[in-house]
Amino acid sequence: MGTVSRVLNGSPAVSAASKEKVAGAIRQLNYRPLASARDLRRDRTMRILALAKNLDSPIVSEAFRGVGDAAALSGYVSLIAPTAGEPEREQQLVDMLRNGSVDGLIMFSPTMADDEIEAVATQMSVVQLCEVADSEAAFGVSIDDRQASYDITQHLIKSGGRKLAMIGNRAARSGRLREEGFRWALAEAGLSPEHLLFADGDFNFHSGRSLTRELLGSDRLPDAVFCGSDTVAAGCVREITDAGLRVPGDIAVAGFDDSIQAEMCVPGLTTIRQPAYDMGRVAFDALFERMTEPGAHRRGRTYLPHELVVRDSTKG
Amino acid sequence: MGTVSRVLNGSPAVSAASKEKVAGAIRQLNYRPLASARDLRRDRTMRILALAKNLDSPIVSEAFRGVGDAAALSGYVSLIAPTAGEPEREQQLVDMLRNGSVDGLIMFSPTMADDEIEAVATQMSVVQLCEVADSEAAFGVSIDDRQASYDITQHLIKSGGRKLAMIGNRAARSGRLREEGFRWALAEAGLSPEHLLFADGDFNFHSGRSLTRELLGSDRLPDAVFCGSDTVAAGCVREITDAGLRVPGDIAVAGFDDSIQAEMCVPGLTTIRQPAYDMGRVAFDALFERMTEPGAHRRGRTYLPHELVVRDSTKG
DNA sequence: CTGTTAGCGCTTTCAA
DNA sequence: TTGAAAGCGCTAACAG
Repeated sequence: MGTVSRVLNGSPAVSAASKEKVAGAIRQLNYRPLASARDLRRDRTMRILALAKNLDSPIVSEAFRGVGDAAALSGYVSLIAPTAGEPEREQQLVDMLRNGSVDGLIMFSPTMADDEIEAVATQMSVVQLCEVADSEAAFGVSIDDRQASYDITQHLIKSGGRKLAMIGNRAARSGRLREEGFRWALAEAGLSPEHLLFADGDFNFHSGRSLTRELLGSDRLPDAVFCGSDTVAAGCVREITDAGLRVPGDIAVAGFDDSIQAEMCVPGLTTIRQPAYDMGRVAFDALFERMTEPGAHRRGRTYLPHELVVRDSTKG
Repeated sequence: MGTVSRVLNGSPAVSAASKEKVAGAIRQLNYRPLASARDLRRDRTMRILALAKNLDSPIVSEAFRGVGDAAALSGYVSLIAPTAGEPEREQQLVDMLRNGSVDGLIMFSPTMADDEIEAVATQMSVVQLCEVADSEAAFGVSIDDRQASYDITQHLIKSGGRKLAMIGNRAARSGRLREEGFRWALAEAGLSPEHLLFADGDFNFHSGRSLTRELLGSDRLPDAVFCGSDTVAAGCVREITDAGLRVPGDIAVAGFDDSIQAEMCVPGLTTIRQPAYDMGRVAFDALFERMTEPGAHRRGRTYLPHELVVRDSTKG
């Protein structure tokens, strides 16, 4: 029934009387147009999907809040799915883009190899968020992780750090860039890293503690530690404190993300603020452009500005 | 093309030769069957949706991990969407169930009134998780919040608490039950509450701090505080410590959830462990039953066992 | 302004 | 075992 459809979609070519009658019937029957039929006909869903390994990181939830708000402004629904770091599940979710279950995809922490991401991104609407493949063929939004790590490492050095350690995460793209920034700042200051420790699996409070335990057990004690996340830094601070040493008196500690944990930690953590919410919005806007302008395949990256937040954990 | 469809769906009524040929073509063309067409024809999507206000709570992400794992075992994809506490967005997402975008719905922290939930849940596949409406008409999975709060309050009393305060959250269904449990334990011990404070808006670290500041400013200082979440309890501990008082020496503090923050806090927080992951699994299993067995409309609740976890924050 | 109709891409029944 | 064809519920083009 054409008229019903017209009423549903707010077409102006309907008389007030018909509109009234149809609207009444719709209410009466509690009728909802079937999404699959409409999607099939229109060849779009007005839905997008955002993928991440886990949801328990403050950066993820904040970034996805930005995605969701921007999506809502453009009339899209944004759905979220965790991959649990399992390639099969990630594949299944990426297939939702391929088979038209959603119109666009935002990838936060992919397990896929860079060239697979590239392959999907060149054909369909994909935007990478925070964790961006090295290749410039696909498009991504992030901070300049290398520069940010350089900045905070330089701050540690300026605050008197001479024997620097880093607890990082080579499994993540951003983690590798952060290591580069760390090395860069050290090289520039004529220093060499005292320790470089990397989480094997999880990159969380517990691994922060156990890696710091290693650090403290070594014969070359650092005077400053740069951790790749606030959560890990919180574990690091806790382990140092429990060992009877003081932060920052004996060892200064810096984190990354400026999540609530940077504030909760005692002492408060010096860290890098990522504008996660805005990154999410920008990511959606880029995706929107890609979805709506047929030829638009943006490449490369957009960097959003980060900010060094100095708290007591490095006030030597 | 019937044969193609038969190959895609693994029908046995296909010759090996055809199967080979079709599979080859599918690979060659990188063909994926369009979801909307299949969903329309089959009248189901093999997708479910899980709603929550925010994603930044550890309980939410853990519970949804359970939902996702159980869903994957049954061949379902589980999607997640935050409502931001906005009724319109919640409506739009619930409409995804009504219009067949998904086959089932798990509601974590609804904004909707109980009777609206009831109305949807009696007609369609809905399961409530953690936050369950008072009405028994719909089905939900949770711990026994009232009993759990009774247990931890009783522990505070046994540990020497006489002047008890609570920082709660009347905006949430579980929050109201926790208040009941608190009052119940006090009444049984012949005590009356010293303070009952409630977060207006957010129920987080900052509100924990500011409500505790009120508490400390009053002329009747409590000797024990029960907080409705670990995050709030962490804020409470921090405020007490910053004021120069000791936890638990001067004031004992208890949290709720047994999230990572209970461990990160100094001193470690006594709290109630919710089996969030299992609750998620059980919720999906109930939803699955509802989706697959036509007449199955379960009512009432399933309670999963909670556990009192005692740490230093109450060791008087 | 409104009713009729074709057709989106898939699954499934029916014949062959 | 396979091809042909109907039809899921919707939208959009068309004719009236």
